[in-house]
Amino acid sequence: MLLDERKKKILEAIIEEYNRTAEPVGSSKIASDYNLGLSPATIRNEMASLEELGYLDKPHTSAGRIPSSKGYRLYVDSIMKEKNLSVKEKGLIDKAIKDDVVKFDILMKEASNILAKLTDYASITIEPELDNCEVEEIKLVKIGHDRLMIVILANNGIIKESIVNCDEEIPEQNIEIFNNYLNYKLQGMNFKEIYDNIDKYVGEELDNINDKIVPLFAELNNLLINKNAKVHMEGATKLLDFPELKKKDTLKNFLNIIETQDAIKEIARTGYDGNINVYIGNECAFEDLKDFTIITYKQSINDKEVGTIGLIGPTRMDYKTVIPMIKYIGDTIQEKIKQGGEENDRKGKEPRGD
Amino acid sequence: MLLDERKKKILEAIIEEYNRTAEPVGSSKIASDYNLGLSPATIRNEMASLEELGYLDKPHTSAGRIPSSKGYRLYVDSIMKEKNLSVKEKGLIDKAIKDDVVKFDILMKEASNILAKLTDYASITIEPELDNCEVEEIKLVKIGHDRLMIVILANNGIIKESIVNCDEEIPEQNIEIFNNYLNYKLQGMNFKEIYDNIDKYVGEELDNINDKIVPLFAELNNLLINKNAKVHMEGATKLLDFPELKKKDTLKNFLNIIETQDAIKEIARTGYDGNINVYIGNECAFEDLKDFTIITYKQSINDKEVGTIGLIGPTRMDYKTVIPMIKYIGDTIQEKIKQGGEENDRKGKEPRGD
DNA sequence: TTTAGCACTCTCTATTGACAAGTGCTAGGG
DNA sequence: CCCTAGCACTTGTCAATAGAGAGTGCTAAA
Repeated sequence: MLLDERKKKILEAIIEEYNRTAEPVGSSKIASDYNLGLSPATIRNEMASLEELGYLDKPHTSAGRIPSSKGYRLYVDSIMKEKNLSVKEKGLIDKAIKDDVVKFDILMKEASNILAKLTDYASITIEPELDNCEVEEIKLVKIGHDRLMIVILANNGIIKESIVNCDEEIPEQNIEIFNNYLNYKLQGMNFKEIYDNIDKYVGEELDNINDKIVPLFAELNNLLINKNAKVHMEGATKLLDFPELKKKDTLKNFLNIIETQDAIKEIARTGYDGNINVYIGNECAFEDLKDFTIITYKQSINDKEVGTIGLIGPTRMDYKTVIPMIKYIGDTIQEKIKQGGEENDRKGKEPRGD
Repeated sequence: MLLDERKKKILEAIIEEYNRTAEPVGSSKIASDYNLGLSPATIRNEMASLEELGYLDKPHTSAGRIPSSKGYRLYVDSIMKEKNLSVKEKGLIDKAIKDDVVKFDILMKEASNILAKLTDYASITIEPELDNCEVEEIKLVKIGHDRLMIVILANNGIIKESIVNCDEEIPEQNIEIFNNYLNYKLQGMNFKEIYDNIDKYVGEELDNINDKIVPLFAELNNLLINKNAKVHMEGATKLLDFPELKKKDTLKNFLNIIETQDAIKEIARTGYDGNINVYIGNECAFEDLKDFTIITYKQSINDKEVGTIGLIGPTRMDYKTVIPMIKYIGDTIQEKIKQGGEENDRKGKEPRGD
């Protein structure tokens, strides 16, 4: 059901008041402070109606109303007007995110850092899923006498690497053979495709060369699904200042979110490319997240996801300010990447090493 | 000043009672439950004395006493008797820590995991300082067309690696030259020594080969001091169940400890090799740690530190149980490493690759 | 349709008094 | 001389109570 203009105005006023005070909002406060030209009684009626429609919650009979997840959703989608970033903020962001295109993880850390600094919330960065990537290059490097490092370069520029124990010395020439073989078989192939059919692609033929190489495949697989995708969080302590974190349950949920990271990874995964994604309170299935909002912005190069930046905070978030800020920071990152790409192109990109 | 036997007994009783209840302990409780053959009045006198000596604190006049850091220190050092681990506990630990010698970080994660499971506290693992290590091998690997991966193998088996952007294509033969040059110059050398004199060792001569290689040195340096030494924590949420974490300040301190990791790293650094190190409350200078105890146990291979395992919890910790447990887990790790080393030796260790 | 008015509900904040816990001190006993 | 019973004193906690304040929902009138 669509809300009429007046209901929207009232909802907006309630949300802004609640965001300011973190206290349930009463009708008279709205009537006196937000000049809608309505008496408290009228506003009361409208509030009762908004509550029935699910946009507001009421802690108990004689408290004011607080916005529900659904209320915030409507607010974010079609009521609020995004604030413009100030010149100062833009300046700070531009200064914080430097032109280091290849060390993409550093770019992400810088973004995370400035995001945490400019907001009252905790910033997050999440490494990407690699499902849609293709293998650009694989390198096997002998480390010491019995270890191998596998390095995979994906076509989005992400590099994953890991070390395996081979139990016994592997001759350099064998490594060379494996290396060539793996590249021959896997170059240009989709990560997920390889992962799902690892045996088909590399299992059989190599066995007879050296069966000590088996652990290599296991590790290769771990790399392919990016099993250890990292989540980085900054500014978590700031969230403790919010009164909603006073309740022990909420707090425990929060620590749980930090510690397991599962929820954050899952949310980052489901976000749409090139869009700001906002997950408000109980909109997502994770019980731990019911009092929090997560905002994510996937970063891509040539349609390939390279990572996600975001924010986590209480549902009572300053969406108006924060959403354009994430957008600006994300776009700045993309900008830098693009610049870097062009520069490299100008220098004449070689198709591949070796 | 040395405490007489009776004072020690009373201190011990107070600590055990306080550890059980987290409430200030009164004289009559001690008199009735711990049969020391003394009346409450006598115990009161002794408690007053212990307080004056700094072993006990008093929240207010009519509360009981709680042990101070100094009290716990005495208790840990010379009063308590460590419990023997149960057969079941030993079994669980042995089962949890598997024989994967080379992937040392996995060994550490397993240790951390079982430590968190068997105690009520949060377990930590910390990557080592590399100051005392020597370079065993350096590898430069070309990734894509304009990136280089530096891999350093230290003589304790730790591998550090990082990726640098070289701005432009570097010919394979140049990489080969750098590689040989770096190994020639740095093999067998102390990490810290190199770090302190990086220019002397590698700066000058290479410049004329290719000045695009400069970022390489910066990154090499970062690797050498292990600037990004990782701290891993497990079971942090469990600490929220302790009543002492109810106070918001304590909680904020805790989150701060988790988030910055500085205190943990510093504490891990100062610990003695091959010993259990216990840092109780305000014994260490970090304000955030004043209500917590950190126990660490450095892990070494051939006198070279390879990482630290530990626990963090409230000062009111079950030291009697937890200290022998960390000891056992650490020793198990060392055992596995040693076994692995012998195995490798049996197979005939080659001095070095290439 | 809006709004003034009012009774009603619920929470929050003192305030009070009772009480329990524990201390420190004193004086008497082994 | 050390130990302890006894007691006055301090302090925190808990429960009950009352009152204020905030806000609602309903009704009736403009």
